[in-house]
Amino acid sequence: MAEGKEGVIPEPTLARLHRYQAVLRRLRREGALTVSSERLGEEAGTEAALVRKDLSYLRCTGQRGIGYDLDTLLAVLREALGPAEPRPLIIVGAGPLGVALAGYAGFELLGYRLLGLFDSNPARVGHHVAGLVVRHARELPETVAETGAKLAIIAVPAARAQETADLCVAAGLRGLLNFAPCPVKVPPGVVVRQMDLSEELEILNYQLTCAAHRAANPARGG
Amino acid sequence: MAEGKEGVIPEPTLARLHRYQAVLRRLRREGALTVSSERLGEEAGTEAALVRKDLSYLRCTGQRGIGYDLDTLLAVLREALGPAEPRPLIIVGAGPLGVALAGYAGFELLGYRLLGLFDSNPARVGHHVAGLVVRHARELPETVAETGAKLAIIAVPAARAQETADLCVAAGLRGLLNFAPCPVKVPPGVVVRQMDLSEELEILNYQLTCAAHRAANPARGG
DNA sequence: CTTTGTGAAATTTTTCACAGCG
DNA sequence: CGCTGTGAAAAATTTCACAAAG
Repeated sequence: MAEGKEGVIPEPTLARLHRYQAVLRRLRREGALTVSSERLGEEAGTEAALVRKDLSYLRCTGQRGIGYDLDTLLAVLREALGPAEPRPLIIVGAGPLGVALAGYAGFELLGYRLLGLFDSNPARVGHHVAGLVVRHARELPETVAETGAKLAIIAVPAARAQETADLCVAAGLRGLLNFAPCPVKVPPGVVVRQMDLSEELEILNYQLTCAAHRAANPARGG
Repeated sequence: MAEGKEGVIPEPTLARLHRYQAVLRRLRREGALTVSSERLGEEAGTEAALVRKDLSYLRCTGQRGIGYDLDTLLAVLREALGPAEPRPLIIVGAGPLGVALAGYAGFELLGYRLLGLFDSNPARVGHHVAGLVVRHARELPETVAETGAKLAIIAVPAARAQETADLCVAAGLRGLLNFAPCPVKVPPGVVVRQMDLSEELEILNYQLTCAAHRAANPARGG
């Protein structure tokens, strides 16, 4: 019944597309040339019909009776999920978490280029991390302007999260991945995604509690 | 129309409840004694009606004309989102990310107690991290049995993710927070949540692209 | 015979709107 | 009045089911 926007991909679909991408890469390494929606669904933990529905948003080019050409599908996904050229990425916060993330082995493979590691603590400025030198946070606007970076990872303590977000926005960054355990507010046009350990742990815990509960009690009406 | 299970909280609601909790803590520090659903919604980035709907799952006790008592609400949330006693938590992988996560300042506050840091690399075993000694992964089952731990964070490279997950499951762990950049498969009854940097970055990027696209093109019918 | 692609149904989640309490 | 609490409507998402294609 959604007759409005035809070029829009629902967010849950989007999240799955990334999982498909990961699965497809692995399958390709394993020598596969094609995949069926059923196989892809099984590997990605979802159902065949949903896979097809998801892929239908991409005007994808499967072959009936055979499945999807793996490389074609990967190409389509790559195009849909973002341009192929490395996207500049910045990390703000050179504490343990920031440093660990800077060493994350996946960025290059995923099409990101980690451009800088910033911190407002002078004691940390100048340290060498993952082939980069930690720079002072005040240099952030300059770097953003020079490189056209749009994405940053916030890896600072909760107490500094909001000011860091403000700094990023002022510097011209437009997408923030916030690892601080508290939400931050940003003006319209800026997007934040919360990587909240606590939230994930709680959901995990809840799901476990639910499962255990369901195993113990047969039902529970209000 | 969902007349089936009455004691079940939808997952999106659950995720928001955690945000509410964070907001409420901040508001309390700021001296507030009560909140209205509208205020809470504004702070948490959602709408008043949805806040009330969410809270209605908890049989919460707001006062009409006034709002919700902040401390009462926090108590209700704490009870709903998990028992008050510290839940044991284990980290598998003592590389940079595992170490950083071990130093994460929020676990205690959130009701978790980090019990152990494990690694299968002998070179890392014995190192002191965040007040803990890194132990060999083979000791994992023992620790799980002794402490009744159910939750673990997987912080290993992608290539080791699946075997690590298998190890955790075999050891008796039931909820896994996977930081490795690839999904893992687990048997039924075990819950995994993917903390996928790449996925989040891609979604962020997509949202930005969308926003930019929408600003440029007015519409795009099929 | 297998598998895609897709309307339509079913389900889930959000928004609306308002009765009812303080 | 202001604000909660909650059915009912609306919207979004997933599942179903099947025609069409190789």
